[in-house]
Amino acid sequence: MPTREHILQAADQLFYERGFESTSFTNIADTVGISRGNFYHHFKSKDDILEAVIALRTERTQAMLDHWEAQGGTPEERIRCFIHILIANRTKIMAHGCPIGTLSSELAKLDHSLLAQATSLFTLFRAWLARQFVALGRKKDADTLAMHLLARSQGVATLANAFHDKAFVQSEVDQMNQWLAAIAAGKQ
Amino acid sequence: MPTREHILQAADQLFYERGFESTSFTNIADTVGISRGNFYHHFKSKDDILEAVIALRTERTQAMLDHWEAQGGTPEERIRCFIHILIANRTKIMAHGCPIGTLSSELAKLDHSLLAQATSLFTLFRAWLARQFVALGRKKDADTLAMHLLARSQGVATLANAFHDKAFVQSEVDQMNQWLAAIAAGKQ
DNA sequence: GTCTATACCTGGATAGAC
DNA sequence: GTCTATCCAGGTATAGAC
Repeated sequence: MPTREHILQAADQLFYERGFESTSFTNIADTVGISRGNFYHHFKSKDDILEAVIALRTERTQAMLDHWEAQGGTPEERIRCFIHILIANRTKIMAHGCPIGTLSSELAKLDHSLLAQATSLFTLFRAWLARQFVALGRKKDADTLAMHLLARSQGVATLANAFHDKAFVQSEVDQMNQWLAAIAAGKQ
Repeated sequence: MPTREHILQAADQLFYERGFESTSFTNIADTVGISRGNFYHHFKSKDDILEAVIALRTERTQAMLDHWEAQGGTPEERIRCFIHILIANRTKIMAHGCPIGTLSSELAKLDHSLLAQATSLFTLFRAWLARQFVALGRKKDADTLAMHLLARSQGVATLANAFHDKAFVQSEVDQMNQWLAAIAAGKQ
């Protein structure tokens, strides 16, 4: 793997696991197996790495959403894909929270200039979910429903991280799926 | 105000607004109006300050819960007090998130020894809410309902912080109150 | 109890040899 | 493209005068 990609991948993981601020160049250098001085051939600054990491996550997220869309299936099934992330990633979520939520929170506290770009990762999901709810016939409140579902998954991620409770995650996912089914059936 | 209390109050606020790690002794010293060297007469270390801040928050939270309990009223009204925090503190929440949720997330990433004590702040709410749901006749799933409500409020706090959307907070609070009313009426 | 001065370390970042 | 050596700012923490 090219060094630049290798740095990016290590930074992506470390920023998630330890947070942006508390991840040092030394940490990344040790992971990648290069010297600290070599960074600046590939990136201007630590913020420059963060920007590239956010871009990488944006790309991957968009690809995932496109994939869910391309698979065919009903809007309900697509939204279920979103809900299912909590199950698929639950081990990581219990250990480190949601990568988007925790990064946004951290950058908000740091008053960091890249906060808006981190938040736009949320917007990707928000807009995609809203489109699915429109397809379910909820044109008027599609965005409200999208935000509602986003909020519930964020809350589950935060408490899963705090309490490390697998059963709680499963229970909440079940409830979200029930809620979604009621929406799809026009009963809510 | 005694200097120790003054330091504590400033640290409490700064840890909330800027995060624990990125708050420096210089920040606190400037706020309080003392020199950096003077800290160590009152606290052993920065972690020692954090421990005292968590203890302070625990005390205040417990007092608030006791107050809600002492006011009389139905369990439903008490739980409504909890939900109402999102409205009462919405300006701060939109700016800095939930003080408990963001601290827990940060300490989890730092792998900090005081994480468990921060998480116990959640437990205070969790146990109190569960007791109210028991009083509502939901003995069997009281804790599940408590965690559900806690998760929803955490999710709202995270997204309110990301999107700075007052109307979203209000909409979610309304939905939580409706959900609660259905529970109280035995319809859920 | 509060101050100044300072030690010591680690952070990000730079210069220049190879 | 990668390294070593180094700089400088800022962090926590300590010593000791007042």
